[in-house]
Amino acid sequence: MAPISLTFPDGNARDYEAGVTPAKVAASISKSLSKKAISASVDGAHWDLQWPIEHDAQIAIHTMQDDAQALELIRHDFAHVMARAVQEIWPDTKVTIGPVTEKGWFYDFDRQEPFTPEDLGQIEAKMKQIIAARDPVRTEIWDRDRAIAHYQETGEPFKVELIDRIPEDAPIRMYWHGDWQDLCRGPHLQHTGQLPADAFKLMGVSGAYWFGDTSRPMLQRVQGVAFKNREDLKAHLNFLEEAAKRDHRRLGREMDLFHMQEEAPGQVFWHPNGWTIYTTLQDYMRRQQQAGGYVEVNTPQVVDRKLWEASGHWEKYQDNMFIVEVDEEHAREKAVNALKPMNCPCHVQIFNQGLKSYRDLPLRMAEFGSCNRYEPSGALHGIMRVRGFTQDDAHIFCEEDQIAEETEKFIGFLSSIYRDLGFPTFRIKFSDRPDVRAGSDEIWDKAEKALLDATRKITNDVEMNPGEGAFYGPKLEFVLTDAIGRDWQCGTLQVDFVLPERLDSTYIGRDGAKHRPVMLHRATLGSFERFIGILIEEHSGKLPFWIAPRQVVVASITSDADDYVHEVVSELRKAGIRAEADIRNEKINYKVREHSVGKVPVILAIGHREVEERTVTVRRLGEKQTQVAPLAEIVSTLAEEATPPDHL
RNA sequence: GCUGCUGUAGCUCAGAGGUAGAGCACUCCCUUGGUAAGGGAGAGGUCGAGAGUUCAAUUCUCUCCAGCAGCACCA
Repeated sequence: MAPISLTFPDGNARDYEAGVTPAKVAASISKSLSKKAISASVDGAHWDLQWPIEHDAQIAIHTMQDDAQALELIRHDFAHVMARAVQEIWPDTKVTIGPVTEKGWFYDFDRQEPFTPEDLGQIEAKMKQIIAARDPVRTEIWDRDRAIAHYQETGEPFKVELIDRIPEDAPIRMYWHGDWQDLCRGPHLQHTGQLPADAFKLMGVSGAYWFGDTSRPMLQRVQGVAFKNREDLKAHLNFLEEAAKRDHRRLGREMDLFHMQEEAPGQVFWHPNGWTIYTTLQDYMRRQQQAGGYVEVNTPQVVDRKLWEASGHWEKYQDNMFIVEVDEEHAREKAVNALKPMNCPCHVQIFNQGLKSYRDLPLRMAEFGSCNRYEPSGALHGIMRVRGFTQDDAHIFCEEDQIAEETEKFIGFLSSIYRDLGFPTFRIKFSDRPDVRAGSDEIWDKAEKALLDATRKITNDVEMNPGEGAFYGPKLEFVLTDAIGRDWQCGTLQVDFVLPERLDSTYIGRDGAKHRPVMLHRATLGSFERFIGILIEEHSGKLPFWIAPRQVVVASITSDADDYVHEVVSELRKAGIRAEADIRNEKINYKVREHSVGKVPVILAIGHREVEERTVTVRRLGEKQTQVAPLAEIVSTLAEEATPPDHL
């Protein structure tokens, strides 16, 4: 066989016979590398140590030192080892797929009886046995028909389906460790003993559909996390514990912000503290929108189904709307209304009142629009995904050639607001036409191009999200993450050529003829509910001073100070600061602890000294050190800190 | 909506086929205390709802409701 030349990362090249495997290459370098090797990169592709190399190439041998490859392999091999463990314990279990996830892996199984939480321990124990056995991993490329026949024989229908999904020109790779076999694209470790037996944990069982197909029976998903070593695993479990403390549902209770109850699932009972956050944000948004050239409107909650039929929402979203039926004694038929699930059709009604001229465009119509959607029960999540919510919604009616400018303007508008609220960076996703949609392909071509081009003028950092657009148009999503890293769409911008058509909106153009406006649907925060949830988690409840519901608690150390405490509170309130007195018969330690847990940013303690000197002792949240300040000084300092960012 | 798990005092949780317990919170009393829980006493529960099995159900079974995790959905 002709020799091939392999070039190493240090630039040196060596000749090998064609068909040499990275395992042999590693062995030719040193015995220890041969043992430590986990995989290779061949011309940039992640390569199994057993796969032959047929051409000249750049090669790198990976060990556990290479984080990216090591974690990928560890997690992938854990998926296989777990599947084997499950099939060894319950041989009637069918295997499906088991991919790597961000911190670990999952494997979906088909089995009659459900896995119980207790089963997880049994599976973990079996996995440790498999690792201890150090079974060598072996791989072969099989002929497609042989693989299908094999899986039909062994009774693994999902694997047969999987093979059908593999492209014609791709190899069908089979992998083994011990007697256990799986179809897999690889690469894998040398042997199961390379897995860190003390650095993984099974995290739970849940349901999952085969390739997301709800028409098929649900599979059982077992998920795990895995790392290179025990310390990393412990660090991750610790992170999860810390994240749980930042959960907005927990902080909402601890900070007395809101509650939810059975009688109104998915709806928020805002307590005084939470409502203060809400109105503070709303006031801020109102100022921003006025400055940004928006007009504010308000529209009805209960609207006849005729309007929803006209807009197209009835057909598509009827099942997700709260329907309100009213029996009118003398009416021919029952009036059927729906609580508005969004504001756009109502805004169009305002636009449609009176003739509009091109001079009125762009018309930016904003509403703090309260909407109700009958979200599926499984979708509800604290105040992040609810059935009753208020959007900072607006619709920009404009001409086609204004789309780009309005898009740029909005992204700038949103960026500045996110910065003010403590989110200097965020992700942008672009979603294009879904399978089920309104409007012609030509219109979609136009809308997608206009939106994407305008966005790209501002940033190239746009993730593509194919097929995920709204039914009437493409959309941008502005995404923030919660405490444990789950993504939430907050802001959005959607181009819509369809609704103005359906609801017959027109304006008189320069040419004196009627034209269709384009509608841009946009929300900055998204919904107040979701945004506040994210805000709480992002700050672990320690909200920026201007948003904090209780900014200052003035706490007495002795009851002799009560009068002065009230005076201090009153001075602070005059300066526009949200201050409360705490003159309860409790020790200062007790008060400090309670208000610290309640995330009050500033505690002013007052005892005999302060009364005599007309000072206060300032204790800021998270700081052990206190400082003494004259009353007048602290009032002006705090008043300045309480100023919203747009008033600076 | 689907799969699994959970539902006991305001909160966090323990408990058992014979109608319930702890800590914190709450109320009152003592204490006036200098920066993350001072001491004592008291009050507080149709054990998520309904049905069934049983002499007896909060405990076992079923149905429903709600919550949690994931999947699906997200105008």
